[in-house]
Amino acid sequence: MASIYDVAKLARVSTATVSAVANGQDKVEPRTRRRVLAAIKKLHYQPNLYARNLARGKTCLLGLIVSDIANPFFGEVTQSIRQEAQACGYELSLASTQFSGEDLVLAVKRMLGMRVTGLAIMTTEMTAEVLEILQASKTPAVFEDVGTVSETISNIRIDYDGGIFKAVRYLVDLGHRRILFVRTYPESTEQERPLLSISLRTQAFLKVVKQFESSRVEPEIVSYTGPGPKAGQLAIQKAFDERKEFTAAIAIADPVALGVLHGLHRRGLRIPEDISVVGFDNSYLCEYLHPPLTSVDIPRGRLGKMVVDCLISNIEGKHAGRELVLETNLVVRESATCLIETSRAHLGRSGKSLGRPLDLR
Amino acid sequence: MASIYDVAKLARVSTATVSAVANGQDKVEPRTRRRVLAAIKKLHYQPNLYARNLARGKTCLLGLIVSDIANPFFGEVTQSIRQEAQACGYELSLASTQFSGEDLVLAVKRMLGMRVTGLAIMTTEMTAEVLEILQASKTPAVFEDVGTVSETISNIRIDYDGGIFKAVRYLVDLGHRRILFVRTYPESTEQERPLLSISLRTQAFLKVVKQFESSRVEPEIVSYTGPGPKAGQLAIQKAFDERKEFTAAIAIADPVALGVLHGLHRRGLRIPEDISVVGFDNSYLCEYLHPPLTSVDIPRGRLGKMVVDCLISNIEGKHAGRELVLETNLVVRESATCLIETSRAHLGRSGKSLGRPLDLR
DNA sequence: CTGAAAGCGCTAACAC
DNA sequence: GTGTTAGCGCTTTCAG
Repeated sequence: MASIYDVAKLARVSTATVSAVANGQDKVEPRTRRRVLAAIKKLHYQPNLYARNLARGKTCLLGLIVSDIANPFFGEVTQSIRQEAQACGYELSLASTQFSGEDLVLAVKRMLGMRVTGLAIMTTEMTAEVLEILQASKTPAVFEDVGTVSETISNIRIDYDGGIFKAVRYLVDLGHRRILFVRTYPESTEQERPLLSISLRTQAFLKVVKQFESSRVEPEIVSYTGPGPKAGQLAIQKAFDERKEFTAAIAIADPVALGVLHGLHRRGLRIPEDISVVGFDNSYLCEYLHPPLTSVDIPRGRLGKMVVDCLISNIEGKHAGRELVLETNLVVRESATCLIETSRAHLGRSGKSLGRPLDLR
Repeated sequence: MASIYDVAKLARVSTATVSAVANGQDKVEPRTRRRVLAAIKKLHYQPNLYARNLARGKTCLLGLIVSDIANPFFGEVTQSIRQEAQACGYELSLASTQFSGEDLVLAVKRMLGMRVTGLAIMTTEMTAEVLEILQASKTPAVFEDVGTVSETISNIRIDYDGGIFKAVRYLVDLGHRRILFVRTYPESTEQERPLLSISLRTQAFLKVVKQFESSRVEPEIVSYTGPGPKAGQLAIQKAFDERKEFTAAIAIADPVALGVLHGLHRRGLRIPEDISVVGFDNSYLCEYLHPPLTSVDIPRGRLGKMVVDCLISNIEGKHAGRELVLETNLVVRESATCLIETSRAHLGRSGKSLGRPLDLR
């Protein structure tokens, strides 16, 4: 591929001039500029980014590391971050770890190798090594949930407590007392320490339930390992096998809710007449499920904006690292309804409920 | 951040030695190596990738450009490609265009600036400029559907014809004659020329229907613009508004099918008793929908492998560009069933069908 | 306005 | 084995 020298020669100017033109500086005489532009076009010149970044000594590059890019939630967040970053004149480089701690370390190193100006880490897994590397590099970074704030490190805490509180209160208000929390772990994680985001959500559930003790709410939890939907389905099966009693279920994430719904359907249970279900993430799917899924929303757009703002204000020295909280909201659809005593179809009686659902729309 | 000089000085060796150690070459004496390693660790040295790539003069980097990374299908394909690439010693750089032709051009230029060794373009949009740039750069590239084979350009053609043939034959065998094809366009695309992948699928449908002329199959098509699920739902509504008659629907993609299902449910129609539905992509969702969605599968794993094989064999000069075909397969679930004459609920009679569905599992 | 030239941090001959 | 050194392609003073 043509280099800046080739262009310079063809246009009969110096490389400095070509550089000026290529970077849109205005100190070049129109005639010269045209010559250079013509040469660039003719040779299909494309500046070598490595040389450019090396010479510039800085990058205008943000990095983003997620656990699973195939998860639509992170896809959406990625879009949002990219957009924000671009608006601020930054590129975004993306990496995905498949929930592997090793891959995380590799990804972080690679990002540092690329001399990212700021790094967002939105993974469920985390290792001490990563923290150390990052701390040492002094690269501004922002975590989701798992961060400890320092001079260069910020943390965006998603308000799981708030979201789950809203979900539980909603179910309690509908009359539910026996609430099942369906939790799943990604495959590769079993032997590692439990993923923080998962324990955070679980803790939030437990904490919230405690607040409703006076209403005599009885929590149950099932866990299962595997990809979301499958694990959700099997978890529900397990819950029945273990004779857990519940009239409502909260899934730790929407893909899990998908499996829960499916498992319930398969069992001949109707939703919400027999069992109410609430998801978590408010993915675009929710609206289109059958029934449409009530879910706790994590506002992706705000998340993206927060991430970029946080990073850039740290980069520009406006702020040290800080802890930000992202609010969550319950989006009510049709998958949860009023508890009718007779609707406990799954507790060993007939597969059909006699209860009439209340329409809450 | 520490440079190779800092490390060299601290370890009392030359930069060449540091470089050798950092690159895992074995021609360094163990004692020296240990000193260097210690220095690297102490300084948290992370080689500057720009300098490295510039010096090396080549990259071991593949590029991938997709239209929408938030689409799970591409998420999965991305994973697959990344994995294949890694196995071959290549990194993968990812870009997303949001269906914008301008962004495509930018992304391609950026990739060339990064001197990718090979580039995969799996977008629905395409422009002449991109083709020209790519052709001129002589960078091995592979397209999905939209490519024209040349020395450095390959094309992977997804066998829509075959997939749609299987879907239509399946429906025809079930007795369906009036088949609705539900097509949607992404928002930003309206005024541009129709996206190739969409017209390919549409053409495939028309072509296939022609083959079933003798069976007196009557095709209908509805189109709608917008994001998949929403557009699918509205398209179905439009179909009814326009008094189109059909007993089965094929959605151009699974997200669209989601909307179709939803629109049908909302109308009080049962699936598959009243209307049979078939999707396209066999996304992970299908299995968990209600009812589980019969869909045409595009094998993502094979696609990823093909992309990387194609690129690398071209890079290594083993092959010129070529045209490969990726087969598709119908995955039968429960959203389509035997046509019973009386099930034409939507044609103005009662909302309930009298037909009993045949269980085809 | 334009050109000459000194790096940016690393690799890879090539000498020792 | 290890060090020396000449680039890699670009940006950016600093002269002119």
